Amino acid sequence: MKLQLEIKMNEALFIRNPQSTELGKNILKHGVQLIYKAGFETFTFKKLAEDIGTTEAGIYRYFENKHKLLVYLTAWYWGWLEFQISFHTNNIKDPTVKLKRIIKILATAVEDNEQTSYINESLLHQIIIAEGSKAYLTKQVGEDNKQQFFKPYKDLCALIGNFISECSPKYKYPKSLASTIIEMAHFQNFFMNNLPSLTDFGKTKEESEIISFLNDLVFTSLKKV
Amino acid sequence: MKLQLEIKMNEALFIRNPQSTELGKNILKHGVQLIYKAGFETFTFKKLAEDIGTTEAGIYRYFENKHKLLVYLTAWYWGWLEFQISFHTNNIKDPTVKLKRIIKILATAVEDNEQTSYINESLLHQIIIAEGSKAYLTKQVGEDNKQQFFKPYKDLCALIGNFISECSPKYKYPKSLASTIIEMAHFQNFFMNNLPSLTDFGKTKEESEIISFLNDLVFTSLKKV
DNA sequence: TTTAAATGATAGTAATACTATTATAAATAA
DNA sequence: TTATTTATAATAGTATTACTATCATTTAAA
Repeated sequence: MKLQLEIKMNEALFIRNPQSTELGKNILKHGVQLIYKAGFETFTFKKLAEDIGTTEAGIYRYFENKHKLLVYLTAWYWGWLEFQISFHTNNIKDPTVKLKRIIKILATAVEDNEQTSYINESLLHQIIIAEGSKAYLTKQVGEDNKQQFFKPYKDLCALIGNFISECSPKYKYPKSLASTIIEMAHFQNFFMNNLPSLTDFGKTKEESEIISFLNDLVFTSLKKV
Repeated sequence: MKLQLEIKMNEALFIRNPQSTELGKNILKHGVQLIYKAGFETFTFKKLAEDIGTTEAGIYRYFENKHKLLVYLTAWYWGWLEFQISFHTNNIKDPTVKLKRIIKILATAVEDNEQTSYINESLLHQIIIAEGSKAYLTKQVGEDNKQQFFKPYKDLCALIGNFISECSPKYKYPKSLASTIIEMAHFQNFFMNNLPSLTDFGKTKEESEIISFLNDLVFTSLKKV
């Protein structure tokens, strides 16, 4: 059985639903590959069109511009990650164990799950690390937010915040701690690989150390150490 | 006495030293204003030239491109901030008190210090919050790093990391904790103002709450609470 | 089999991101 | 003071980016 996971996306993110056609899926697939390879700044729809073997105009039928595509991909990622988290923490009762598992998922490079979809989650994970914050660090963040483009991110943050509160009902900053560990799972990874002196993991470059750091950060904050 | 603070900048960041001429200073001054107002993506040298009353080509004589200008401004900011920190924590012996003071400086919107220089530090602080990470979240981060463009940031991080170690010699992640509080001082501010549900400060929008959060984060981690 | 939906092919425009050249004004050194 | 360097202004031009529009053709659904 080949189970195709289709994440329901905010309709305002695209002009034509890319998940519904061949070209659309190719845009997502090659889009991920090219953004990963070229970086978001030098990524253009023209290059993407060449990669796919279609025309620029063809891509514009799906996405208004490359910013929308990036927001789409990040939203997809956070939706997918929330699914991963629900799936892998489903049967866990103890909120401490649950939180630990979540931190591990957040900070672990995913292996690509070829059959899951046309999106290479492993590359997308790398894109989120290096480009993810560019989705909201813009002048249009207010409008984009009004259109609910960041809902998947906010939902995930709320979910983690709730587990934090379950762990330590008196802790005063569950949401900020949640957004901190989400962001730091990625930033510490980027720093470790690119600006290693900003971290304590420059020598080994081991994800497991980021996980230890985040666990320490969270569980001392929650006084559960 | 009018004391003009000139921060020594990495020569590879510019073509002609902007601090040495009138036009150069105008590029910095109006550059900060325009990036603040328009956002880095929509900011162009053409618009900047119009604002200043010079030509595009004139600006290119100082900076190779807008990315270099951004990196220049962020480097300037971190250099300036390290000076602020040294200045305001100079006579403090207790590393705990010192760290608290640093966190406050990191998370506090600076008032513009008109006489200090042609750069409006208050606007620049806002730019760093919204655009700062774009200076290193690029494909060229490795090369830029080789050219020492991020040295002021890394120096500041090392400085804070050292105070953390002074506070708690056994703590295992001083550098990562330092980069975490630097980044979070800015990200929590951005979230509070733009994506408030990612924080616990959405209601009040008070910087003081970010400071409390960061203090709690640091001093529980260092078990000094 | 008809019809609609999706794609391909081509063209064109405005803005961006530069580079080059030449003239002129202002500051500095001889 | 003149000579000369340095900074700036004025103008022009190119390649690429970021789109929009139109029409023909293929593919898929009714």
